[in-house]
Amino acid sequence: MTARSLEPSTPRGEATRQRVLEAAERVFGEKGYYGASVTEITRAAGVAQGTFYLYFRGKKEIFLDLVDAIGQRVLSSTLRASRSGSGFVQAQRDGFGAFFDLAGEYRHIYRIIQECDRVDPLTFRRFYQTLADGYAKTAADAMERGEIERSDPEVVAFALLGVGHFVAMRYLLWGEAMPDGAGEAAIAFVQAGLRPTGR
Amino acid sequence: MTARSLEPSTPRGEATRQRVLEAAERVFGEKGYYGASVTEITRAAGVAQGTFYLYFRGKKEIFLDLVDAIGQRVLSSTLRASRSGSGFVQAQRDGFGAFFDLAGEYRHIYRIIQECDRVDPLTFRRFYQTLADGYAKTAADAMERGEIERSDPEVVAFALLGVGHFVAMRYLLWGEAMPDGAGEAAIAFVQAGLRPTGR
Amino acid sequence: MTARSLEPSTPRGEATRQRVLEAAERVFGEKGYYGASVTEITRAAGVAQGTFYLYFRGKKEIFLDLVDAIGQRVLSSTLRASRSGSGFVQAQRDGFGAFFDLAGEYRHIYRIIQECDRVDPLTFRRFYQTLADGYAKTAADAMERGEIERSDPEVVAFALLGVGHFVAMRYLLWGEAMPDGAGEAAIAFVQAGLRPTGR
Amino acid sequence: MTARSLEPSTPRGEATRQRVLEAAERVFGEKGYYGASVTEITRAAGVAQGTFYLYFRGKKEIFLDLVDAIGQRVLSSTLRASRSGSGFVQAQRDGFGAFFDLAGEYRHIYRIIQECDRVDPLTFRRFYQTLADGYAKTAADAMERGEIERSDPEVVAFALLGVGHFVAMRYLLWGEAMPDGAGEAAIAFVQAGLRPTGR
DNA sequence: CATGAATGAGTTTTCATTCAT
DNA sequence: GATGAATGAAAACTCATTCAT
Repeated sequence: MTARSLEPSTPRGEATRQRVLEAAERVFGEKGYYGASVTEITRAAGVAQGTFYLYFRGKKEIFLDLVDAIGQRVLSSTLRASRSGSGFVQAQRDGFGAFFDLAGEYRHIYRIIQECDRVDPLTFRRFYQTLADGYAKTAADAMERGEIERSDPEVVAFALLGVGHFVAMRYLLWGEAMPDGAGEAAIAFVQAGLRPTGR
Repeated sequence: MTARSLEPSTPRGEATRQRVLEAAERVFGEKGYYGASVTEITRAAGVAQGTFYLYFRGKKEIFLDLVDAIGQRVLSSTLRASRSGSGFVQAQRDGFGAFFDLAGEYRHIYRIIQECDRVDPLTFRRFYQTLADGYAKTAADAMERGEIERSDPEVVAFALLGVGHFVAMRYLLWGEAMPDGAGEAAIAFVQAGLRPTGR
Repeated sequence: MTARSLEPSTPRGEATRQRVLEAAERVFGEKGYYGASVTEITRAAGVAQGTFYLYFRGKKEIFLDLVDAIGQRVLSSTLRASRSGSGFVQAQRDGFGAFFDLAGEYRHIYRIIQECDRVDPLTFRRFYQTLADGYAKTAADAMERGEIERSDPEVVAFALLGVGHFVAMRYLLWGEAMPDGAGEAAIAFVQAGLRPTGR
Repeated sequence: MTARSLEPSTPRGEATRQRVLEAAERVFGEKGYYGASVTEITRAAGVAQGTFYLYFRGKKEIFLDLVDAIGQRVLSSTLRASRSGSGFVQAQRDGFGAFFDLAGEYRHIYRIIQECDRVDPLTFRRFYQTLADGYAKTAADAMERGEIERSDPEVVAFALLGVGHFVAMRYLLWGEAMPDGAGEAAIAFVQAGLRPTGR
């Protein structure tokens, strides 16, 4: 939200800043926050040590900038997918698909997010709460329409996040890819969990 | 599995080792793996720096020892609760309850586990895979008996872990306690997800 | 003495140089030589980093320029005051008054001068020696005229500087202002020290 | 006053701490606070980088420890000398002599003290105020006894410090030694300043 | 004349680990 | 078994100065 990092005032500076940020994503993803050093990031970016501090106030700041950026990416990616219309259940299915795609492609973001809990708990919390708020809102609407079982929307939101997170962790992070049927099974699980009891 | 740490040979040594291990759990829980220093652990344990290396080969080792110990605790705690008999669904309900109790009591173990992914991914993975294997086994049996919907037992296991993890994180780690109904909503969600379609 | 800094060649340049110099006085006075950075000075002056090196060969140079400028100010200020005529003793009294006024108004110059001893001992020495030489000269004349006790004029000069410096430090730097009677007491002290024994 | 630095618990540690402290006095005296680096101090002490931080919390702390130690030395040295009895004036003469001796022997302490004003103004102030308080007390007594002119004792104390400081600076720091008669002239100056008007 | 991006050497400090006692 | 002094590599960060535009 708040502009955290230092702003360059020329295109050249902007480009350099971007190079550093991208290098940071690679290095943090590979070595983790504590395993990575600023020296390593600047080396990966091809700039001098001091250049880093022209654009970021420190190691922590660039990391949190990165987490925020990833948050944007995940949010827009799942939102776009689930905006396909045609009901919460279908939206959910599409959202999960988009999430699995994203997680498969950028495996490192997984660990970056987890580590954030230690680096700055508030940023970590904001990351998930923002996602959950979006889910909870649409879930509440769907409940209103009788489309899904009525219960606490926020619990539902976190439950959905949990399923997505853990299934992706198991198959995309530990495995090579999502095996046939696994994605479907996960989606079936949550859809059953959502489906109105029909009482 | 493998005896990782150095074995003391006298009762006095055994007691010292235990003191250090307990201090480590406190310090790691509070400051995290990277935030904690061996010096801090020894100070908290009331022993000298060098004493640490009499019982542990290093900082990493004591941390992983701790993770294993926590794994044992969680496993036996949920297993005991869910062995109440009377079907998978009821066992599931009891297991969730036990897990929420444990998580509420030892909030710090949450973060210890998360951080383990960076410290030693294999130990982290083993932690969850062991839990999941237990769940998957009982789930498979329940499917066999037609008690729950037939699908990939391992996916179901990870989905269950995910729901438990995320709901506990939201309400026990970020909040003060599990609000009324939240635990029930989570259990209802997974039970619906498990329940046979009744086709 | 020697033109130390780079000379601008246009009025615009002259104005910029002055802006930087004034900013330097403020920043050095507040943070000290080592606490201040060139970046800070340029920011305070509202110019770019590089502009600094258009007018000054480096950080050290601008600082020494400043010390010289201050030396001029103190010298002319006390000289003007003590040129009131009517004898060394009265001149002394007026000089002290002028010095206390100056020190009270520009407290920061005190510390700038002190720090100069580390930055460039020769400039520091020149600062005080120049002042002392002026005092010693007039003191010698007064001795010649029998107006004050005959002794080593340079010792007298440094003794006078010492009294002025330390009394001003105590009351103007550490206190809010010169308390009633303190200035008078200091002047009385030195005047007694100067007065001929009347043997 | 407050125990500032970390206390070793064995004689060996105590010895090392002392070695570092002595090295620091040499290095600070030569290069100044800002010119000296911790690395340089440890090298001069013949210990490893990390050893420094076993006994001192940082560069600033060891410096202030040093200033306090010097304060003790100056105080006890001048006090001892001036306790010779036989009146304030004679005590003053002896105190000056002791001070000149000390300043001549340890020229570097001069600059260490001056620099302290930037490093920690409060410690600097305490340094001189403590000295001045001692002087002011004995001066007040002497006034009581009619031995010296009645005036503000604190002003007298700072005036005396100023004379001592500046004369020592001129001849001991800038020159080779106190030239014949200079010390006497200074003492004569202050003694005249103190002597009762005999009205 | 003026800019501001870029540099890289140098600084303080931390900390896991070793070892003599 | 226990101690705690000692190590030294590595980290984050600063800053005077240069240079292309």
